[in-house]
Amino acid sequence: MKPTIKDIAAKSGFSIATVSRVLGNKTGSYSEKTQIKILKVAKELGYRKNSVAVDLVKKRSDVIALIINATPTNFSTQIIDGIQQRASELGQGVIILYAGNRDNGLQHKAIITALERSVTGILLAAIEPDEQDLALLKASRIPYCFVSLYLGTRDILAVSSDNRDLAYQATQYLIDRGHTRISLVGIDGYHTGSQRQAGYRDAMAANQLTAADILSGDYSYESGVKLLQQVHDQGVTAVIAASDMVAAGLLTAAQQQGLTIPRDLSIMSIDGTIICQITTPALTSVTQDFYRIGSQSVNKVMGQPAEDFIPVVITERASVAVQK
Amino acid sequence: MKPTIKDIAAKSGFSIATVSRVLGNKTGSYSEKTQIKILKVAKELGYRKNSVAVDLVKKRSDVIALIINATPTNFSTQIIDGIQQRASELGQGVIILYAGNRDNGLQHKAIITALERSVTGILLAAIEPDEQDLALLKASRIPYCFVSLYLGTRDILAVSSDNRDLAYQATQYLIDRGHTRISLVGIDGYHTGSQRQAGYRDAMAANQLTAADILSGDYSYESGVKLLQQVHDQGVTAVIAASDMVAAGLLTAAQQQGLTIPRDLSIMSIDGTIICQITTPALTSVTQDFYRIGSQSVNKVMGQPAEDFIPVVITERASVAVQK
DNA sequence: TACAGTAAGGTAAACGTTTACGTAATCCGC
DNA sequence: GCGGATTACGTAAACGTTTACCTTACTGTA
Repeated sequence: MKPTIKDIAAKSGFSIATVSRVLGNKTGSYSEKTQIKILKVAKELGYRKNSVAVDLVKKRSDVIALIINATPTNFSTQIIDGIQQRASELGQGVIILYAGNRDNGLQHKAIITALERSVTGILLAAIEPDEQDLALLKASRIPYCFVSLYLGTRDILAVSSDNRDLAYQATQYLIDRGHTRISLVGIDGYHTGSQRQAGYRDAMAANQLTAADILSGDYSYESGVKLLQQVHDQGVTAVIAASDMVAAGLLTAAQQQGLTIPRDLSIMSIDGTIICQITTPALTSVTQDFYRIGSQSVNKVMGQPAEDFIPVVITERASVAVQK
Repeated sequence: MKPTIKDIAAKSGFSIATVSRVLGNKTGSYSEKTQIKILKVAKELGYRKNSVAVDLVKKRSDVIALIINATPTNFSTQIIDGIQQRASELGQGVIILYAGNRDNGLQHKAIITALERSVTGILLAAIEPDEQDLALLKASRIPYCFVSLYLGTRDILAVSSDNRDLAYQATQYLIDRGHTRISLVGIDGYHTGSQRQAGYRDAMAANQLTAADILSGDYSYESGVKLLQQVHDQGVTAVIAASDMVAAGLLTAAQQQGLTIPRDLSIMSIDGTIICQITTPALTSVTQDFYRIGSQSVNKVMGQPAEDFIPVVITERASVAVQK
């Protein structure tokens, strides 16, 4: 049987209250001798506190739940790093709940799990909530914040890049380099997706250019591979990929078709993870600051001042050519 | 205030015992009318069970803790998928605890967190435990299993590829294609690393070839980039990379030096994740079955029959040339 | 001497469940 | 119409902590 404070109390001759106090460092209500003795007994017994009991009586967990989906995207580690770092500065642990791959059932289950565990806050990374999810979250009294997803209203806590601006910048970057036929590829119609679509369309319109049809996909490598043909058919000279993975898919598919990047097609990627360095040529990207997105979202959920939108930056590599 | 079963009991006119029974589906000890009424009241009140209290009285969690480190490697999603899937089949939830990047402090903290939460089992993915970690784990009464890491003894539960065999196969594959000067790059001296070193050396010896010096690193992209020069200096014709990331680093560094892969240098990678498809040329790899490693480790920790070593497979892509 | 104040520690309630045990009512067979 | 099962519930203890509230003994001060 795992030893409890009761065992320590019995063996040390003090009451459980005193034991609890020294173990919890509630200084000022016990003598040094007592402290030493109790600590010694605790160590002898191999005592380890039962957090479950603590949480029950304290009615909270000092734990932030991070719900994350499994889209084989690769920025999650950076987000997690940021969250972990900031959380631990604020004395919070982090547990990660996995919501499968755009699986509404698992998503819902993950939220319920978090709710049932009376965590301090819930972070939802790259999760598109459905009505039910939102209702659940709202009904609970615990704070939640979307990470890397902006639902279009300030009423719901969120930290992300400004996706409209991000796509606008990407588009403008290509236009500035002489491209006029540009398409946007591998994107969906949910919040992030439609915000980026808007940015792309606005930038095209602002330059008196006509936007191409959006080629929709799911941000994955496979999407990129599959959509290359359609990109080719559109006859564009440059493409904005919805993610590094899409960009990588486009790139390999293009090379298999005998195209030379960027001579035959310029590719601008969105994300700027390490994937961009791995490909040949390296991918020019609009780079998001995922670490900061993560750390700021912890601030948000803990009620501290935090930024809503984290600036992006364009990282020039080798996948965009100047169009004459 | 969050409603409790006490509130439901009061409002429905039954005792908390009965409420608990219908909510817990302990069939056979209440009438259908009772069930309907209680369920209705519960819904009205927006009742949600407090798992913390449940865990306390039941003295267990129905949760498996997965401790994972943040090495920016990319196979973790596959492992997590396998774990999640199998765990949910066995009625277990999964919480992921993040152990930083080879950070012994965080690692230790993560283990303690798991221990304090009376989880059903602990899975340690790609974690090299130190003495303290091991002592902690052993002292607890809860089962643990290393994932994708074999500590060299059957006394400690583990599921992984057979790393010696894996490296042997990789080496033999290159030898079979005419390479005689081969080196092993980006690897460390811990368990996985030294097992692979042994496999490499054994294969070389078995073919009367002399092994090159091992070029050590930490499985990262940066390691690969940094070590390319030394590979070049060794004058080998083929190289085995410790991971896909190392392979990718070697590849881009080589291309920057003006080398053509695989004409000037053959690269054999270890892991076989999607990274191998993204690079140009695509990387030939010995591919691990991470999903299966994950799911089998759940079996292990749940006391079910499970495999110790999951077979690997060689996936031919385009980064290895035949040496005449 | 008396009294307030303080240091050190004990008592017991509370957190929200589950479940062993008890009990009253109903049912069944004969 | 009696005894034993069974059904449908209630009572209360237990899980391992924290903490509000007491108690006791001592210290210092007037």
